[in-house]
Amino acid sequence: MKTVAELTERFRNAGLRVTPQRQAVFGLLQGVESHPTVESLYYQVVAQMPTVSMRTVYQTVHDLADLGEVRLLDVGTGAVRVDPNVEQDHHHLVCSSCGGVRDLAVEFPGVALPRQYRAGFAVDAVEVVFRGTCGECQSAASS
Amino acid sequence: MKTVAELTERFRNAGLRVTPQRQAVFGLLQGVESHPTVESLYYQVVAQMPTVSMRTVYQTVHDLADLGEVRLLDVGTGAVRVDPNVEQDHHHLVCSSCGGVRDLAVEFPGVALPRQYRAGFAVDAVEVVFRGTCGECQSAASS
DNA sequence: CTTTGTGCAAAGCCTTTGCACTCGC
DNA sequence: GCGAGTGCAAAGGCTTTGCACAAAG
Repeated sequence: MKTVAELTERFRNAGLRVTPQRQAVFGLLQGVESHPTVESLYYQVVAQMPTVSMRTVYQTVHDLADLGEVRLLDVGTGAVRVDPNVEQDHHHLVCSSCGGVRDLAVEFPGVALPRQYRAGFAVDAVEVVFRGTCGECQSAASS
Repeated sequence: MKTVAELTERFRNAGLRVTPQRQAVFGLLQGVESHPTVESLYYQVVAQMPTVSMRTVYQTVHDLADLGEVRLLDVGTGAVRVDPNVEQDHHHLVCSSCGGVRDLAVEFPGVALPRQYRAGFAVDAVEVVFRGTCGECQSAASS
């Protein structure tokens, strides 16, 4: 994830304006290892700036996604998640029990669209999702 | 996909009741190659039985999923899709432009959770999603 | 007869949007 | 100043749920 200053410049260069609200969102995404939902981001921003609205968070997040600075994940858990880790190719572990999402910093070189399909489909991205039960939920279930 | 008769028996054995409404849904899933949304299933059922409600379709679909007779896919296109093809291991091509979903009848043997992660996560299923633009949308965009 | 399924409608959840005001540039 | 960003609130899309009635086993 880029620094707040870098993102500020990136936004300016793209003709977007930078406001304290947006910088607050930038700051929250610094060094984050998890995949916060928009809602959880919102609550964190509100803690700093009580009047921020959902709309601002959604718009900032989508602007970030348009610039390619974050990925927006929808792994079927209801809410969209913001994945700040775009530099590194990675996939995801999704816990069906608690809905948590963890990164899997592994590449799968064998995963590519077979030649016979390539004419009919232009691939932009490949996502691999492992669904199952995370360690915590396993312990919770067995106890 | 099993036949209507087979599904009927499967439901009975599971202690579920079988009604004409449910059989209508079973019938629609026979030999379907696409991944209908619940909504589209609903409209098809209504064409046969005008008084059927959404609730019935949702419940039937979820019962089918609980029995493992269909897969419920959420590929981030808004609506849940019913995938009747559970016998064959396959993955999906999702068009970002039209939202369409197509099967990819290919296995990726290299896709498995690396050993060091297995202790902390019990995998139930692996999904590979290719996102991009389908042939029709490519032609439509270039014309 | 008992228990599950059905229909209707309303509520729920998350996301998007219209509008007027604010403020970055 | 101009135009994008913001806040509020309301609407939108899809899914779930409560309740009373109907029907399967």
